[in-house]
Order: sequence, then structure tokens, then C-alpha cells
Amino acid sequence: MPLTDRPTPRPIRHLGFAVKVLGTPGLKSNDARRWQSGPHLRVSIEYLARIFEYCDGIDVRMYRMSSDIAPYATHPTMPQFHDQVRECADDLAALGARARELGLRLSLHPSQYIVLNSPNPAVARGSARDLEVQTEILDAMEQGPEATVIVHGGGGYGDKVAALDRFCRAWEGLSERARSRIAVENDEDIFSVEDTLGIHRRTGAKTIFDHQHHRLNPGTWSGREADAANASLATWPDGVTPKLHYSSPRLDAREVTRGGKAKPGAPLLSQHADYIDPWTFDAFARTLRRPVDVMLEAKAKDLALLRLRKDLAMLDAKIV
DNA sequence: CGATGTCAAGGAATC
DNA sequence: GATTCCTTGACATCG
Repeated sequence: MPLTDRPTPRPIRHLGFAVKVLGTPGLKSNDARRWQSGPHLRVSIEYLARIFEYCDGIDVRMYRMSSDIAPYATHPTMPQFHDQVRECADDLAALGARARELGLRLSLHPSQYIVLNSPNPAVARGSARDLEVQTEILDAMEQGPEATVIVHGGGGYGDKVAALDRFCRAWEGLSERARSRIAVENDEDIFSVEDTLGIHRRTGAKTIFDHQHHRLNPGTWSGREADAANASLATWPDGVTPKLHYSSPRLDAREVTRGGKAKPGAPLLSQHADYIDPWTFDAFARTLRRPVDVMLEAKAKDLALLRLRKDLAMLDAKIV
């Protein structure tokens, strides 16, 4: 093959999936019983142990745990749940040791209710507490610096400059351990890559590049997708493999007229498709200039990962 | 047993 | 100011 025909490398190390396993029935991701039934982290740990072995069995080395594995651990009026991480210290250490044996890169991604930059002090304080607990879980699992807690910038409140200021102030209130675990992800309508890079410059926070969010909210980096991705990856320290989020849009979603943003009959592009489009993924991946891990956010979860892996192999073999 | 409602939590947009 | 949507997985309840 002539040199000029040699394809640009695709520097992907691991592909990962989030939370739910679809490839095998019965693998739960967390103890989701109601508080009246006394759900507990130790039950979630048993579930996770099974999921980790499943991942190993299909040669998956990256997995996002449910952010609800320690139920009600930060609930303001249910202190009986607040000691779960300490109560499970030994179990978490054992589970974490297994993850290291399997070479499984782990992460946590708290829900939309975690808003560090909320102008409501109670919300901001509660969000910080939640991030601290998520950090404590990964610390108790004795995971290295590649195991991260992912958070969004939060709300815009009609004044993004002030909202970013509040985020950076809240950041200073977090523990050193939490600050080194957390990575900030660009979202689909408020904080673009430009904003997360600004947060990085002001706080040192790592950033997560979300490909679909960037397409919906490119900010001033419109048309510079590869630049945005590589700049985001560059916020990770040397020796720590960065990661990014990738998904394909769901184009057959029901029509949406809300907010005046989408025309009647137009698909809501922010929704995730069941699977990943391999050609789009391949073209994007070849613009990356640094080895990365990719968290896939597809509705078909692990099944989407397995299909993408196979599709990429087919593309590489030019059997398509 | 299958279908459907509900869950601790916020924010944004609409009325 | 109140209401609805966004979005997730699995429990809880209902028929």
C-alpha cells in the first residue's frame, strides 16, 4: 500500500458503556428499592461484582457505574443512609481490586439534579456533598486517576458569565480529592466546549468532550470539531488517558414543538440512538491526536458497543 | 403476570 | 406563579 493511502490511525484504547447491561438478563446495576425497604450499597456492590465479570467475559474494559449505587447516601432527612460508604469500606476495596485485576476503567456520572453552580445555596451545597460521596466511592475502591466523576456545568440562569463564576467558586469549596476526580462535560444547550475549557483554565478541572453535545451546542467552535475535541483532551494530564463521550442522534424520535427550538416533525437531535453509526464514528476518531477511551451513550448499551466493535473491524477489513 | 405509575432531588420554557 | 417536559432504570402497584 502506498504511504499516502495509509489511513490515519484511530487512537482508541477502550470502548465503554453506561450502567445497564442488556446482553444478559438479570444483571441489575444498583439497589433501587424504595427507602422503606432499606436499600444499601452492599447490595449494589454484589450486583456490580457480577457486571464486572460480565464485562470481562465480553472483553470490555470500561464501564460507568450507576450514580445511585449508594441509595439516599446524601438525602437531607435520612441520616440512617449516610454511612454506607464507610460501612462498605472492605467490600468496596475488594470490588475495586477486582476492577484493577480486570483492567476495568470505572466512572460515575451523577444525575441532572447535581447542580454545583445553583444560586440556591442549599442546592449547591447538596450537590457538592453528592460529588464528595461519589469521590469517596472511587477512593474506597482504590482506583487510579483514570477513574473519574463526571459533572455538567449546571444551569445558565440567564447570565452565563455569572453562572460560570459561581461554578468556579463552588469548585474551590470541594475537597482536593474531589477536584482531582471530577471532569466537566460540555452540555447540549448551555455550556459549550469553549466554556468547559474556560473552566479548565480557571480551575484546572479536566474536561470531557461529548461529541453529540458539541454538535448541538458548538458555540464559537462551530466547524472546528476536531479542534474542540483535541483541545478538550489536552486538559488531561500526561500519563492519564483521557476519555470522551460519543453517541449518534436518534432521528426517528417523535415530533417536538416545545421551546420553539425544533420545528414540527423535526427529530429531537439530543436523543440517543440505539446504536452508533460506525462511519461517522470512524471519521471522528481519526481526527484525534492522543490515545483515548470512549464512553458510548447508546440506548442499546453493551449491545451497541459489541456492534460498533464488529462494524469497525469490518471497516478495517474493507468488507463493507 | 403484564402494564403502568412512581421515585429525593433542578432547570428551562410555556401558559 | 404554576405546570410540563427533559430522562433513567427498576421498584411498586394495579388490573
